[in-house]
Amino acid sequence: MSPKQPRAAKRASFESDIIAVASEEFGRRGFEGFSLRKVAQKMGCAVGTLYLYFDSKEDLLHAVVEASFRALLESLRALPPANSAREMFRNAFRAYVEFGLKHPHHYRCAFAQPSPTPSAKYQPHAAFDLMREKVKAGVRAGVFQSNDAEVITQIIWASMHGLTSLLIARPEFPWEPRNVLIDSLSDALLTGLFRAKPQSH
Amino acid sequence: MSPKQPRAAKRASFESDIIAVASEEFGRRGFEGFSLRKVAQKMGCAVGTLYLYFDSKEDLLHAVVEASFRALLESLRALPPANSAREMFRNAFRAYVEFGLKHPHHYRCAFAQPSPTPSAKYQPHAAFDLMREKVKAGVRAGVFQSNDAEVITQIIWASMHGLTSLLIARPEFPWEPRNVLIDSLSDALLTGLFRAKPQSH
Amino acid sequence: MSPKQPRAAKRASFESDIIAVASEEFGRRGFEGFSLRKVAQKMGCAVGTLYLYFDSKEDLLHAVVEASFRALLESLRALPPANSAREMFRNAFRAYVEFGLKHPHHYRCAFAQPSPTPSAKYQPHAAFDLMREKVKAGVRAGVFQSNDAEVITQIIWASMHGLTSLLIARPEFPWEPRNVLIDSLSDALLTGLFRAKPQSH
Amino acid sequence: MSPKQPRAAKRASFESDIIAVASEEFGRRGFEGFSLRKVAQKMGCAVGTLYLYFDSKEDLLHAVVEASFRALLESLRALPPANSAREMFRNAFRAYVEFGLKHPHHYRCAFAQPSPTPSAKYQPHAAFDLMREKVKAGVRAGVFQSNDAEVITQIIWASMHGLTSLLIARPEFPWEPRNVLIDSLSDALLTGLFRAKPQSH
DNA sequence: CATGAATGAGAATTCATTCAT
DNA sequence: GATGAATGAATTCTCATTCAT
Repeated sequence: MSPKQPRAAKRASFESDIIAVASEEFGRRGFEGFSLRKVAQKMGCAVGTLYLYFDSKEDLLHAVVEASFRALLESLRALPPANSAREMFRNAFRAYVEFGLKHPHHYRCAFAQPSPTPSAKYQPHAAFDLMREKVKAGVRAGVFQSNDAEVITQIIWASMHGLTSLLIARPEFPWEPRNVLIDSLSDALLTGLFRAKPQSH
Repeated sequence: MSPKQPRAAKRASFESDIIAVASEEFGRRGFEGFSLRKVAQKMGCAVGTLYLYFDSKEDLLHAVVEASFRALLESLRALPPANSAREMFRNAFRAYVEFGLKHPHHYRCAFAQPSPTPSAKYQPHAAFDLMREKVKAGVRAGVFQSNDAEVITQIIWASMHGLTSLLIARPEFPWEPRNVLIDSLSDALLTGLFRAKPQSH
Repeated sequence: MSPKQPRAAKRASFESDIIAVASEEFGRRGFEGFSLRKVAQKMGCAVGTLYLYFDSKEDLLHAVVEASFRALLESLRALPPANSAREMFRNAFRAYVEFGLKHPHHYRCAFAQPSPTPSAKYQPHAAFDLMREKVKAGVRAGVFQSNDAEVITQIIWASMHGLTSLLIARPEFPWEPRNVLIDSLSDALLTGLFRAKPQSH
Repeated sequence: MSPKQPRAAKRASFESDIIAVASEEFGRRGFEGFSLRKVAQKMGCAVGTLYLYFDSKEDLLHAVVEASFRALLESLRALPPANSAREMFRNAFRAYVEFGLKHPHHYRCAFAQPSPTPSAKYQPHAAFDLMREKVKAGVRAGVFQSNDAEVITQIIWASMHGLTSLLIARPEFPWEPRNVLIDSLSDALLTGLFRAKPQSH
């Protein structure tokens, strides 16, 4: 008589199902085409049921964005150790872009601006923090020309995001090969940020 | 007795009024809050009247965004002459980002995912082309380490776009001062791309 | 405390209420005057509510016309038994025409030119099939000069339809009394179709 | 300086152009899809211009119907002389149906009911009168069993109309060959209406 | 005579949200 | 916990008609 899944787990599972479906819908159709009705339909449940899990449409979109960011964070955490700081950043850069290209819906969701009234909820906390820690370590190790870890982190992030989102948003554009773009951009940026190698002389 | 404004001029003036009002509406409310009703109301005319000037909502939006990007192109063209290639690129970089921050919704719209009706795809082609010409000139002048103008253009574009769209998408994030970010990113990137200054000594 | 009407019954009842109201509206105003708004208003419900029962205006109209033709079929089926084949056909003929005159808009709609969306094509198939069965029985009984049941059915149908639709389309024309027309036409046609009575003498 | 066409002729020509276009539109799109805007567009003139020729949409539709009927009348007038009354009616019957099939748009227009408020304007005066004259001649010649020319005319008309409009309205129906239907129906009907041939004995 | 601008009403449809059951 | 019925507002868009030019 006792349920296989305890009640809380069942609830959580259903909730994450909703988020997954909504994520797909939102990433695919964009802001305009997203509607609770369609989510409910894909979930095979009544529209009202969604309100048992989320207070409003906006609330659900919050959750979608957060979930997408968590996924991004995990993919950054999984990076293998590297031999040098430079290599490590190059790997992270590549991992970031490739995550976005592999999960364009999630990526789009993560950086969509769900509410016209900007709320402070969606800070890319953990993922950004992870990058900052890496940068700070680099600063401590003296590999960067600048000491301002925050600035360095933000501009690296901006570059990664720029390439990723452009490739996603304009799939039909005659891009140069992705690998070339990723490497060229990360190389140029890191070269510009890193202290020049001591010229052997 | 003859009309002050000839008919065509009056029409053109009204049309650009609509675009201006729509632009403001779209800039204020963004994609989802934008409706022909509100535009008509602000114009003080009937909704149907808008259809005398634009075939559809999408059509009007297209005109709005196009007008914005004409403005970007002009602001890129109007850049004051620079003393060096490096300075020129830095100025362009800054102008680009600042344009995006001044018209966040338009910028976002231009890079939004293509709508189901593919007609409404806004391509900042002209601006990209302008950048490429500048890069090509730089390549000819031998300022870049690489000769591949296309790759260089694309990664510069990606960086500009990345910083712009991040700042737009996450206005509440504790960003470092914009000027710092713009300068740091463009400097680092250009340093990485440019041929190292011949150490004369 | 339990509801008088179970949910399904209530739903079905409401649905058939809608059809009834829509039917009246359509019957009164015809094709062009028919609008969901008016139906909702007469129903005392919101327009959107209609969409809980029918997918679209067309869908509702389809149901309306279908219901009418079910009624035609039933009235053809409910014809009292006749003493002779000839009388039976005359009764059917009359029932058909009178049905059309009682529901002129529905009848017209059923034979209106197919709408751009081909889904909404109303075919009085069943009634036609019923007629064909009767003709076939007549052929087997040897009452017709010809053996071609299909041809006979089609020309009987054409005659019934012709009188019906003309009377509907030109209500202001100085027609002879309906009964006279119905009887005269069916008599002449059946006389022409039936095998001449063996002159016994 | 003097116009090739006198003013009145030019006006009449333009008017009949409008009617032709409207006829085509109305016959093709049916009642729902017909709009003055589309007519004006096909005419290459402004919508307002139509109002210089017709007081209203309804007015134009009146003219369309009348014109269609005139065309029908002319085709009936052009019938070659026949050897017998029976043959003459058979020819007329066939001519009528074939006119409808050759000009389905016109035919549909002629029998469409343009206004929900039935007006007495659309009586198929001339064409119907022509048929009645033929019937009257037949009555005088004693070929019909009945003397009531009006009734005879009306039921012949109904039959012709029925076959014609059914074939037009249901082109996809598996009809027997048209010729067979036309001949069978007219034969049966005329047989029923005509006085039996004096049996030679 | 003809235009094109303008209107206001009305159309179908979708949506987020609420609530009794 | 879940449903499905219901709402009311909002959306885009079309149309017949009028009128100054």
